[in-house]
Amino acid sequence: MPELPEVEAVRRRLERAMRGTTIARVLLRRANLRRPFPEGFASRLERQTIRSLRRRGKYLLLDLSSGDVLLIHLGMSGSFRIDEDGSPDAHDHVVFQLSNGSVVTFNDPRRFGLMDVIEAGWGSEHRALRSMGAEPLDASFDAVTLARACANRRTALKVALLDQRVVAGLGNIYASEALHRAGLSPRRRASTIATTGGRPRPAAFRLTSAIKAVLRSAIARQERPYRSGDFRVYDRDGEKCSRPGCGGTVRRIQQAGRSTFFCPKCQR
DNA sequence: ATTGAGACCTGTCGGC
DNA sequence: TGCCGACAGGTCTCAA
Repeated sequence: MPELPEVEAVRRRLERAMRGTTIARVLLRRANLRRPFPEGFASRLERQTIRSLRRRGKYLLLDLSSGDVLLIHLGMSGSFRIDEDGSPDAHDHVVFQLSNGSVVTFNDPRRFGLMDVIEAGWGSEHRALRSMGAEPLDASFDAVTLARACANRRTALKVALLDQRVVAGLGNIYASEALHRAGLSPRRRASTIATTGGRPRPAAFRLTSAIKAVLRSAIARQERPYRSGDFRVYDRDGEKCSRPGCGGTVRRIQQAGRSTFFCPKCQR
């Protein structure tokens, strides 16, 4: 599923089902996802109460009464299902039985997901979080932050946006969408939006606003799986650009091995 | 230190 | 119908 908006939707749904409840039992139906589950994974979680559920970039963080944090990444195909009974489906890998009778099941066909336990006190030292960039919906994420993160990067702007050290939570869809809204070419060098004479370039201001707008509107769309009609350029190769008066045609190109969608006419 | 290529997995879809 | 390649919302690691 998951870029920032989808992970946020999952967080909200899990929060309703899990906050304040106790994990009675954890069933691992295999030994690994992307990596092996850590030693004693299930037993560290059992009997812990879930105090709060947070999100950082594309990661979910469940704060437990022990002080440990359960760290979860959905990878490419991870999802959660909440039900009362719990007959297993294909690719159900982790089952959380809660004290209130609910069963929360993690399903992930491609197994690019990740679960780990961060021991109490080690908060943001986990290597997945250590070098993560700014949280784009925080007030502190602004043109200065983005310009600084892009400084001296010779890589394409779109590729830079996918780098979680530059901004946390953008993925292949919303990187393309944000660039279209900002009217910026995905092929520009990232450093071309960086600071000049102590001030971020205008492009950095536009891109910062576009990132926030794209993510906010996707979150507002809420908890429903997205459809291609939700996007202005993503998966619209050959279609007419939706920008009023543009008249260009959306193109698909490859960057760093991944598809980028953009309008060559209005994105410079 | 950056950067690109390939690897990790399974499922789906379109073409022949 | 079946087979085959291309592609999919994400990281990681390795080599240049």
